[in-house]
Amino acid sequence: MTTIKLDADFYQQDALVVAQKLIGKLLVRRLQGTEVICKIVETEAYIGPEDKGCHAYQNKRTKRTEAMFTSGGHAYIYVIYGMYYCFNVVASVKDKPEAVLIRAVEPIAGIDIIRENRAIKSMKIAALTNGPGKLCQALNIDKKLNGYNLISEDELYLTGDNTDQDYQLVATKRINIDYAEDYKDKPWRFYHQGNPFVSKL
DNA sequence: CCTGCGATCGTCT
DNA sequence: GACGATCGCAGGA
Repeated sequence: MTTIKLDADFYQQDALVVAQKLIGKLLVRRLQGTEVICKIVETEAYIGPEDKGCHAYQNKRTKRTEAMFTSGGHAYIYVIYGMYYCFNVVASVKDKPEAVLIRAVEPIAGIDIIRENRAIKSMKIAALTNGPGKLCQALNIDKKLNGYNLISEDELYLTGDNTDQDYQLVATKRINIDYAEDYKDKPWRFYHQGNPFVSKL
């Protein structure tokens, strides 16, 4: 298939724009000599200094958040609950910490490899990739890829090839950020309506 | 279908 | 020393 990588112009927009445009785009991960491909069906935007739900609230700059301050088009990957990883796409320009959390994807190609990576009893296919920690496990995404360049490298990247344009985009509040006070109810979570791989309705 | 709970540890204070 | 942008399983309806 033709692979048209998303470029710097795409990533260096506001996280709110990137988060919405990423729905329906393809996430490509090179594993075992083949390309495992998933369609993005759910995202959340986190917006730098103003957002109390963002790790980089008030431009907080630590070893963990450093990747958020790179230019749009890099990966921001962190450990959550001591056991799982979350994969974000950095948006906006250098030194403006904005990112889009990829919360759920739908497997398109290479599902056998995804199954290998996800040892669970459940027979439900949706359980393979319907959550941020799950999709990282499914695609073997971990901290080694923190700061990875999604524009110029080939192990992990995104493409604009859409398998279908025919979906409704829904905006709701973000998941599990009850501590974020007046920012916890901002409608900055986006998903492909009705897609069975979305983590929560 | 839904709710509750324990696991587990890197990161920051 | 405390917490968290989560997950899988058990148990009940």
